[in-house]
Amino acid sequence: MKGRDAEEKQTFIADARRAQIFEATIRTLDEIGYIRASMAQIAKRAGISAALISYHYRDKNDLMDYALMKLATDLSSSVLERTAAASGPREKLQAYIEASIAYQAENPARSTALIEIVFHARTADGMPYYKLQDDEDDPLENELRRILRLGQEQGEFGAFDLDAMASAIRGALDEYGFNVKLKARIDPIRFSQELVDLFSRAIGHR
Amino acid sequence: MKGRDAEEKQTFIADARRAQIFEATIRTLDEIGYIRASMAQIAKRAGISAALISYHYRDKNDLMDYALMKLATDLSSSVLERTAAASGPREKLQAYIEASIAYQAENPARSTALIEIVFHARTADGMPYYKLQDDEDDPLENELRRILRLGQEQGEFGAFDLDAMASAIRGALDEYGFNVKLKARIDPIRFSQELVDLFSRAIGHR
DNA sequence: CTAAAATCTGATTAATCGATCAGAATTTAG
DNA sequence: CTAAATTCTGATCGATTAATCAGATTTTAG
Repeated sequence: MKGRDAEEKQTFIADARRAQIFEATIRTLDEIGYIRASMAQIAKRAGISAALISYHYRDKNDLMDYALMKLATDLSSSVLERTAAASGPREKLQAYIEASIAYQAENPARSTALIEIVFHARTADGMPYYKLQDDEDDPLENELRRILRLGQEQGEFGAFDLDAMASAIRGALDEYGFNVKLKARIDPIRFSQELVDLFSRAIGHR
Repeated sequence: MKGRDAEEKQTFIADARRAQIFEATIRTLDEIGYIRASMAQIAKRAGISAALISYHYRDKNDLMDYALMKLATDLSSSVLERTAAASGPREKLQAYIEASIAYQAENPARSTALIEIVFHARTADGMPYYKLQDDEDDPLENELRRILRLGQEQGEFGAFDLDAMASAIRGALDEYGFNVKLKARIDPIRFSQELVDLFSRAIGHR
């Protein structure tokens, strides 16, 4: 009960219930947003009583933290798998861009839920997650910087500022998650192709 | 009273009070975020009673809509002024990037407040502002597209997809507002210089 | 100066929130 | 089969919210 630590053994029922509550949380965040995502709304979508959520999660923060961690981990795994399968720096960067956009296109509800949590949830002392800089171990950010650094060291990429290039790429990728009009104008495959071409020129050394 | 339409004449007191409430709203959003920004919190920072806000604004939505419009208008004016002062497409793009980053650096509280409203406020039927595509007349978006189109028509820029390039630039600029770690690593002047160089290569036709 | 209009406050209302609790229902263990 | 442990619900609690209202105060107009 109230499980949250990874090492705690869970029963089958508790595991299934927690997963069901997680899915209902994603759906609720996608449909009505963080502010209106009350325990009652999540419980309604899960088909259970609101009190049961409090039984399986310590409190609402615990639930949202778990959801954020799971969403971020799944996204990272999907992208990192595909970059690992590519060989050179340029191919890895292409895989990184394509996988990031593809994940957003294939999991719109999860992408929206992730945005909702990141921009709404705050630490106990009021610091918003989107302003948090403790993500020194954000795997996605680290992998992008690693690829860019590798490409420069191998002489495959030209000269550019790593911080600026990394944030420009991240910003462009995230933009596809926010901008509905953009999604309507360009399908994900073409958009990722355009980004690959665009940043290929920005990186230099054809 | 309850004024919101532009054509309504306001008394000096009402105008000053509305401005004072607007400033308190910005400060509240910056300090504690949208979710905790209750009427009582805003009133406390303005040094007035909470009921007085309801007297000068129809409801909380009216207040937030007004704040969003004013913040967006001020930002647009600042950027558009500096792009208008530049001559060619390449110079206009540079001015656009520099002005966007400079505004964020010079008005951190306003930038944060703008983000808070855009990612929290929703229309009556629940559509979040950040997903809204009715900004067909977003002056900043339009100006950027106009510059890029002009540069291509004049042969000053190379071949690229306008939608992808515009959103990549917008994403990179917005990233500086979100990413605290980025702000700590690069000062705004150097970051805008790097972005100018970076996108200059992406656009082509040195 | 005086009456009307505008401005402002404290109190109050109804709704919604997260969380807790006692106890019912179900599952597990021996 | 039986007792213990787990799972689950409905009721309820105190806190917080946006909004309203009567009436006090201040400003404006003549």
